[in-house]
Amino acid sequence: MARPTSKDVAHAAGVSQAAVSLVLGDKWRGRVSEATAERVRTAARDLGYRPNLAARNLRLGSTRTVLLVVPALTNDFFARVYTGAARIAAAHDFGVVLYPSPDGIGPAKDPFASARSALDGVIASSMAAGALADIRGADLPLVMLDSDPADTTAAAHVNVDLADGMRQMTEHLLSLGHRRFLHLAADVDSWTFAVRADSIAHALRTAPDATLRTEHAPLTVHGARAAAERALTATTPRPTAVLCDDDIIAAGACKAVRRLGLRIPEDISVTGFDDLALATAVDPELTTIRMPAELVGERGMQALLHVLEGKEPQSDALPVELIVRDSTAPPTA
Amino acid sequence: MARPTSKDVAHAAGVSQAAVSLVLGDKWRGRVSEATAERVRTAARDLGYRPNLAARNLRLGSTRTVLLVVPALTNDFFARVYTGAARIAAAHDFGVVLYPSPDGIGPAKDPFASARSALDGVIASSMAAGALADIRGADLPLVMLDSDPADTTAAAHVNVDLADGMRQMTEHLLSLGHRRFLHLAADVDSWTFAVRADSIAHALRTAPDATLRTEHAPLTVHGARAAAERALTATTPRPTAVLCDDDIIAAGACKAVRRLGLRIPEDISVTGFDDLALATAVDPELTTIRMPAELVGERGMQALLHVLEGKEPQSDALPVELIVRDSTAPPTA
DNA sequence: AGGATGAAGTTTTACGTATAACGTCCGTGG
DNA sequence: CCACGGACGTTATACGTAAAACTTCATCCT
Repeated sequence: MARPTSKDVAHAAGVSQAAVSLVLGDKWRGRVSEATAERVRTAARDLGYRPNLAARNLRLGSTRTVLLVVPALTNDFFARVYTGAARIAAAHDFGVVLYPSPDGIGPAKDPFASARSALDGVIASSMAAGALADIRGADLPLVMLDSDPADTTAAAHVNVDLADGMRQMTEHLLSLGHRRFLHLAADVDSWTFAVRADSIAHALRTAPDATLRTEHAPLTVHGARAAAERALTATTPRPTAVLCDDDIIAAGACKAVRRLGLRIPEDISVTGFDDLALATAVDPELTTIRMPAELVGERGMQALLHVLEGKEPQSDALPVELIVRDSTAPPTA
Repeated sequence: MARPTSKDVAHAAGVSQAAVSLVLGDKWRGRVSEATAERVRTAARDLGYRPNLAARNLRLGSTRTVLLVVPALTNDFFARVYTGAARIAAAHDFGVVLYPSPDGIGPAKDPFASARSALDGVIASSMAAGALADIRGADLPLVMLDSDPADTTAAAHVNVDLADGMRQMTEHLLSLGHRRFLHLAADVDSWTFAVRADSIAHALRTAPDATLRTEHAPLTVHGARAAAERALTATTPRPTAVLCDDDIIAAGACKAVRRLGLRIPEDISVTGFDDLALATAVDPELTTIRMPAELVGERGMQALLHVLEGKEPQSDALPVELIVRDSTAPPTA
C-alpha cells in the first residue's frame, strides 16, 4: 500500500483527521480523551504512519532545518563545528544539513540543489570572499563563522581570536630565540588567512632584528611540501622557524624539511594552526593553535536561532590556546 | 515584504498562477505565447521569486533529495564517496544531504531529525551492524555501500573487492619475505572489517610457516598507537610486519614502532588500508590499498536512482589497487 | 430553571504548487 | 456558413498537515 496519511490513521481509529493531528502533535490535553488518544496512537503505530514532512513544512511555513556550508570535509575543524551546531540544533528540535562546497574553499554553486529541502537559515564557515553569492541571493538569515566581521550581509558573526593565536605563536618562537621566519601562507583569498598574516607582521614589530619571508602554499600536504622546499632552498641564510597557516601546510613543511636532510625541531622549528587530528598524527607532533571548534558551531547555531526568533544575537571573539608539542625548540645556529 | 509566491508573480505579470507555473516549469511550448512567458519571467526576476520547495515537494510527492549516511566526517574516504554521489545526483537534478552518524561508527539515531526534508531514498556507507534500525523503519529505498551483501533490507549494494585488497597486501608482504604478522584490527563490529580479517587468514594459508597475532585497536591514531605498542612488546619473537585495517590505525602503529626505537621499514613494515590523505601525510608514506571511493559514491547513487525508477540495479565488486610506498620492505632479521 | 462552563470532538480552511480539465477566439477547409 | 482544431490562457482541484472556529452534550453555579 501507499504511505499512510493522517487521514488513514483517523479512519482506522474511528476519529477525524484533526484529532489525529492533535494527538500526534502532543497538543491534546483537554481536547481529546485519554482513551481516544491511545486508540489513535496504536492505529498510527500499526499502520507505520510517518507524517509527510513536505506537508508539515508547507503548513507551518518553517522546516526547522538549517544549512551548514563548509569548504571541505577532510578537515576535522569543520567536522567539529558541525558537531557543535548539531548538538544545539537538536536541543531546539532543529536539524542541520551539511553542504560541502564542491571546489574546496571556493565558490558555493547552488547549495540549494544539494539540499532542496526548504531551509530556515544558513550558517557558513570560513568561506572565501566571493563564495557565497548564491546564498546571499536567497534572502535567508545568514550566520558567518570565522569570516570577515565587516561583511554586513550576515545577520551575525562568530569568530575566533585568530589574531591572538598567531600573536601567541609568533611570540612563542621569538622567546625561543628565533629571528629568521618563513611564513607559509594558504593560497586562498579568505579572511581567516588574511588575519594570520597581519598578526604575524604585527607581532614581529616588537623584534626589529627579525626577518620574515612569505611563501604561498596550497592547502594540501604535497602542494605545501613543494612550496616549502622551494622557499627553504631559495632563502639564505635559511629561516630557523616556519610559521604555517594550517596544520596541513605544516605537515607538508615537515616533509620538506626532512627531504632537505634537516631535523625538526633541532634545525628548523615548524608550527601549525587549528590543532587538527593531523597535528598529532605526524612525527614530530605539531606545536599548534587549538581552535574551540565545537564551541564555534554551538555559538553559530545559537546566533542563528536568535535571529530566527527576532532577537539580536551578540558576537564575541572566542579564545584560542597555544599547544606546545615537539615541533618547536630553540634554534641551534 | 514576505516571500513572494507564484500568485504574486502572476498578479505582477497580469496572468494566472497556473500560467506562472507553466512558464517557470518550462512546460509551456504551445500553451503560452513567447511574449507572455517573457513577461512572467521578468516579473519573477523583479520580485526575486523563489518557489516554495515544501509546496512543490508536497504537490509532486517527491523531493529529489537523498540522504547519505556516513560514520565519520574526518575520514576522506567518505568525503570522496559524497563527491561521487553528489556528481551523479546533480546530473539527474537530485540533491544529496549528508548525515554523519553522531557516534562515529555506531547507531544512527534519528537521522531524520538532521534532515527533516522529506527524502526519496537513503544511501548508507560502511555502517556497523545494528546501526541502521531507524532508517530501515522509514521504509525508504536503501542502498548500502561497503556493507554486508547478505543484508536483504537494502534494495541494492555497492561493494569494493576488499578481500582482494587484503589478499594483495598480504601476498605483497609474503613475497617480501615476511612470516611473522601482527594484524591491527579495527575495534568495530562492521562487515567491512570482518572481511579484512577473513582475507588475511585465507591468504596466509598458502604460507604454512607464517604466524599471525591479532590485536584490536580503536579507529584513532592515539588509541591505535597504544594498542600497537602493547601488542609489539607482548609478542616474542617480534612480528616483522603489521597489517592495519585502516590508514589511521597504521599511522598509530608507525608512532608505536618509533617509540620502541625501531625503524620503518627496516625493522618493521607497516601497511595501511583506504589510501586516505593521511597515508601520504605521514613519514614514511604508507603502503596501502586504494579504494575507488568516488566510484563507490557514483555507483551507489546510480543504483538508488534505478531503484526509484523501478528498475533492478545490478551490483558488482569494484576493484582496488595496491599502492606500494615507503612503509614496507623485506625484513632484515 | 437557565445560562455559563468545559470536555471531547468535528468541520473547515489555508499553506503554495503543478496540472488536468475546461473556455475562447480565430483562421480555414469543405 | 459552419464545424473544427490549434493557440493561448484560465479555473478548479489535489497533495497532507495544523489549527482556528464551530458543534454537541453534560455538568455546575446561583
